[in-house]
Amino acid sequence: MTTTGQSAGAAEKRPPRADARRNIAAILDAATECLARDPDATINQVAKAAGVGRVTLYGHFDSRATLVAAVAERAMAEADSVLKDVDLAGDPVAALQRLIEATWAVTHRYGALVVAAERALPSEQVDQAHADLRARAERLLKRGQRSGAFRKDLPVSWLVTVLHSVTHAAVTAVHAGDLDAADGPRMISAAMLGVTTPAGGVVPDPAG
Amino acid sequence: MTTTGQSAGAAEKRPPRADARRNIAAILDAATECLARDPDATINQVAKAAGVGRVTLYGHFDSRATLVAAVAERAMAEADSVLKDVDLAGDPVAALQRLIEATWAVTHRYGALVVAAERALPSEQVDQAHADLRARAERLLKRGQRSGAFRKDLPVSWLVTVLHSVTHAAVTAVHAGDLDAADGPRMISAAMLGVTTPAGGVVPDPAG
DNA sequence: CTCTTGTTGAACACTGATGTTCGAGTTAAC
DNA sequence: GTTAACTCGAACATCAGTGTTCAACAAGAG
Repeated sequence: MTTTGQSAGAAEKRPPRADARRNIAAILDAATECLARDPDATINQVAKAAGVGRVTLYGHFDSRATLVAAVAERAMAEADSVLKDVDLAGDPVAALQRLIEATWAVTHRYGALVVAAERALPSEQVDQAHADLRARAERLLKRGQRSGAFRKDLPVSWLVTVLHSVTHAAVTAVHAGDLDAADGPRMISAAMLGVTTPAGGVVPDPAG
Repeated sequence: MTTTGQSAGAAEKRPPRADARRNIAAILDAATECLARDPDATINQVAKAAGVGRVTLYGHFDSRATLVAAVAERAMAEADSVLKDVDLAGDPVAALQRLIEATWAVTHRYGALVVAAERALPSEQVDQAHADLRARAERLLKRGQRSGAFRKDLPVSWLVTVLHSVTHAAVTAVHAGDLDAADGPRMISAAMLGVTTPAGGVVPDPAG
């Protein structure tokens, strides 16, 4: 606590050193990748993947939960920034396809990170984030139901669940080598356009 | 090793005592339920749920893996016995609905048990069982594609994946209280009939 | 160059789960 | 009723992951 010529008073924080910032970024990146692949990834694995010692990691993040929270927050921020630009107006079918396309990239990158968050974080935060993501799809699907574009005999919550579930299945399939990543959006779209078509209605062509 | 009047020679096995058999059954039942709910369930939790001490459990099952294997084997046997009776002939749409109905009961009971098996057992066994289950649906879907009842522009493997994924989602939703168990088959059928309908075709009514 | 901030591996304590051992007490079988 | 099979709790060893401490060392900021 030697006052080095700075104005005395409360805790004066100098900006972190350059290598520190570099390491923090590397840790966040590594943690994102590790946790997206395996939600049970070890702190050791993350540190090794980031190219730093375990102690260094703990120097920047108090605990596993802190790290997961930071990663999750960053992921949510990017997801929001990607999804907020999606145009959900106009023809509901086309809008759904746009939403799927945008969601695909995000889900494909962050994979099982949600699971890690669910285990390490208090449910309040996770629930909130989860609800936000669902709300977007819910609004669109509800609008489509009102306009008659989507089937009304299934609850919106179930349609959202199916969308979420099918997307996740596609990511898993890609990861298992059973599906080409480029085909993801088309597969999901084709499935979801079928699911949302009213009984007695004609299924639209996803190739459109 | 006092030979009690039995023919000497190799290991003579008397049948297990009545209470032992009772406990083994209780352990298998408890393990099934616990693992179906949480694939990470502890041996302690299983023992407690079965109403026996941990030591007793280890007396009957050498290790966690052994227990999981036994539970999985029993589950597979029941699943097979239920599914082998399903009539997959006739109209593919009706057959798919029958298959979904039958699958529902099994999946609903065994839930996340697959995950536990995947973690504890050598992948060969799990893959084999998994393949058997998928093959049934695959045959039906392929036949439907040939007859024109199901869409041909999506690979059968993807249709099976979606069926599996949607079924699992429904089980999860029921468990979370978001869906009534009795509605499961209708929700899955409605979704899958939409998914399998060829583009340009008319979606059949699941209520039918 | 100098001083402060960061990094590092090794060693440690702690936790929770698995699996084992022991001895005393029960219970089914015959 | 005698005996062998079974149960049970407590205690123990083991293992893997988390989080901390320490002391030597490296590197950025001024």
